[in-house]
Amino acid sequence: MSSDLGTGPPPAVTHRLGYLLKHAQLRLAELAEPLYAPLGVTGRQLALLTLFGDGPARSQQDGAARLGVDRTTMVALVDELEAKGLVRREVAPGDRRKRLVTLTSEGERVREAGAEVTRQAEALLLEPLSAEDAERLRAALHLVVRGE
Amino acid sequence: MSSDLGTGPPPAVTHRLGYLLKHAQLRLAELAEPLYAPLGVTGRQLALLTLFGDGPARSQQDGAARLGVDRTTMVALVDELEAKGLVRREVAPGDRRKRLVTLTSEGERVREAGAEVTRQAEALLLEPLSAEDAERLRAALHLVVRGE
DNA sequence: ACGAATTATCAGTTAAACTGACGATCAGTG
DNA sequence: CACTGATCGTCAGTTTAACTGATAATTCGT
Repeated sequence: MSSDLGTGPPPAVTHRLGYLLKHAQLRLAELAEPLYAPLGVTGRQLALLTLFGDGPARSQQDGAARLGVDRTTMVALVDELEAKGLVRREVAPGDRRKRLVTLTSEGERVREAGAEVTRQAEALLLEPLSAEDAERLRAALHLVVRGE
Repeated sequence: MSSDLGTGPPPAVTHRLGYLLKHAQLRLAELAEPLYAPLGVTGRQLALLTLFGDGPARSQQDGAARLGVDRTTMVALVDELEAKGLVRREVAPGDRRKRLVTLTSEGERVREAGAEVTRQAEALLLEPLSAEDAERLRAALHLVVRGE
């Protein structure tokens, strides 16, 4: 398909990092969402479960900062998960302004199932790469994101 | 050396590929947009200029498919660039349904300036990586996006 | 010549995120 | 203590981006 469209020397849009990152993300979403659907959650909701289910309980704003979303957006996201019975809001002991978000047992179950499914989707995306190239890709992205 | 970032106990959100891709893209946008601003275009508009300025003239729908945007969205995007005097719509010879999008001389000038700026922004993002790791990252993303 | 498919376009809808404001709570000052 | 300023969560309203469905013009197949 379109192996020779007369596209000669210039690298074109498809070599820009912005394009590659966007489309890699798009492709991952296409692979993962169908697998998340049976669990009754979206990829983003699962990301929240992963965030709040990992380590000590976090406040909403702490979670928002780590995920890179607005604090007002976080309210809506937690609302969704709370309506599904996957998380609980609890007043933080020691600071009653904060609401710690903790997983219900059902939320924990979905989080674990989701983690496995995420692993599968990532494996599908990384299929064209060797195991070590895949790991290099992950490590490189990690460094780039942290700006180190 | 990146020490040990592969097999920690809790994978956490920050090790998911979706998170890494999203935030890498976010960081690139933060680096690039300020550099694009003096040119009077956004990153996406510059992507259009790169697309339509490369190779033979393309129709809007062909461009939309390559860029992964909806065809109705493409109408609005081309409208913006046409209003700025950077591109022209021309009825395609041989198929009067199609509108070929071609760059004006001003559009060509912006495209070239933007290409240089894009190179700078990417260099900033990839700064934490060695030259060969950066090239490996780009190659890996390319393979993954094409699903090959 | 006629029906089906394609291209660009537009209007209306939907979804997502942001802005600004508010009440509740905490920390520090005098 | 009282007062001030800052933080956290929340809500209402706005903006922005993209999608859905419909339409006119054009091309293609038969």
